Amino acid sequence: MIIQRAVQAKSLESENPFGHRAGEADAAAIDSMGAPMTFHRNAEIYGEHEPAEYLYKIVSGAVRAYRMSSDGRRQIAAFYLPGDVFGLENGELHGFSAEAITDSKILVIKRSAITAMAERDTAVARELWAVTSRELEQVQQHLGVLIKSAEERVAGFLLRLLRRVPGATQIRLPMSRQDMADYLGLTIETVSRVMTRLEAAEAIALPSARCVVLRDEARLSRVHH
Amino acid sequence: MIIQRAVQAKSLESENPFGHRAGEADAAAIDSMGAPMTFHRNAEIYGEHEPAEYLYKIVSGAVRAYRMSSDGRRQIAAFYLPGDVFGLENGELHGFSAEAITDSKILVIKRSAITAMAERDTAVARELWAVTSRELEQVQQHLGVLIKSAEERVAGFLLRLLRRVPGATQIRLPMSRQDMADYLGLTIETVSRVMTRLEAAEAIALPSARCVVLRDEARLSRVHH
DNA sequence: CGTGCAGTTGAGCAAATTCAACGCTTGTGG
DNA sequence: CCACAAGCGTTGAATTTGCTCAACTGCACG
Repeated sequence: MIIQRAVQAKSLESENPFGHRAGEADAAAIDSMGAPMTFHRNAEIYGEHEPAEYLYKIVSGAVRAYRMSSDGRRQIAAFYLPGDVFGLENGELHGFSAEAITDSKILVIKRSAITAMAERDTAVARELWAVTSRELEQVQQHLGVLIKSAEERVAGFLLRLLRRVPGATQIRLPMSRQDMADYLGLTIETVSRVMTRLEAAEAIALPSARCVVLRDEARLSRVHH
Repeated sequence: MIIQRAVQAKSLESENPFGHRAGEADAAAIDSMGAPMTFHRNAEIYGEHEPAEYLYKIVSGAVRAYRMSSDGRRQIAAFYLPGDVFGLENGELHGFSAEAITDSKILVIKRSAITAMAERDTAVARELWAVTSRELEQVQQHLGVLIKSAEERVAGFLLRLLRRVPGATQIRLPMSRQDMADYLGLTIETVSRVMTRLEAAEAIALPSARCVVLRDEARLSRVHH
């Protein structure tokens, strides 16, 4: 367990630029049954191999799901943003650890309550299936990015983030360069270099390290190939 | 549509070393309702963006699911082996193309029939969810492999294949080096070099290109890290 | 006996990593 | 208020890794 303090993260939360995931039916059962909880920056939400007793839905903030390999490298499998549901496993145990990236407000629901409902209400069952299915789609997108060059990975990552908020022209990255690197299978140095290169190419602007302004979507897409 | 001939693939099918996926409840509804069909080597089963009307379960043979990027590179997202179910999408369209790698016998079921059943029978609904959930798990495993070095990718790939048949000491690879490369995000040359290196290190033996004998699992795991 | 396909091997090159130094910002303690 | 340490990000130089291009092998088929 990590001891954390709510230092300078408060402003980040309220400025969070990510909207509710678009184009999907709302998870009504989860919304109505969830108990809101607050997790501070870097707080562990659950650990790998722990029993998967709860389901989570982000109201505000951001979460990373990751796994450590034996030699100490970290693989971030997914970032979750407001509207996303996570923590749903097929087995009884979590396959990943989850941590809050910034101070986050998260709905927490007992898994057994949801699965019990799903046995009687086919709408809830469909909802559960849709959550897993959407997550599968996300991970497959991620796969597509990982086989490419460093520039394509970073460009693809930024585009996917930007497209979560239709029409958005800038985003505040909740995650560090190290988080991005562990997600993209690169080093922090490479991520940093590519970001500066993208700025030099006038595809994006970087008023600060955590703030990305989209300057030329077509050019960013072209880098992404 | 590709015109294909059943050339020298007949022997491969009967020798297929992969068993039914272990540790999972059998997909009874799919098994009983499926119509068996034969797909020849390199035959397209469905194409990207086509309506997802059917669900598939492999009886014998092997299938690749892939996507082409705009510059002509191919990303293989998954290999399916006997016992695997594929073709289930959340949207109305397929996100990938699927082709038979070798001549394959495959059960084909109307998606609408299954989803209709799921509305009344919660066991079928759970089964559908389990299929998606298992696929998610597979893709997450794949993710873990893609962030690593070439040696780790190939070693991890071989280990995952070998572990599908508990206690198996050798496998006949249904896929070409190009398929492996497109799955692992490497070039054929690199795959080939790593295989020879693993043989030189006495982790595996290669009586022929498509036949891999496990000689030292511990050593192969160590390469995998 | 040649042709074609799949796989291997080698040499040179490009890309990403490693190691190291440096800059900026923020918080802490004198 | 200033000095300084810590965390995060950037930049540079050397090294390693995997890719590209090319030749070559083995095998199946006609």
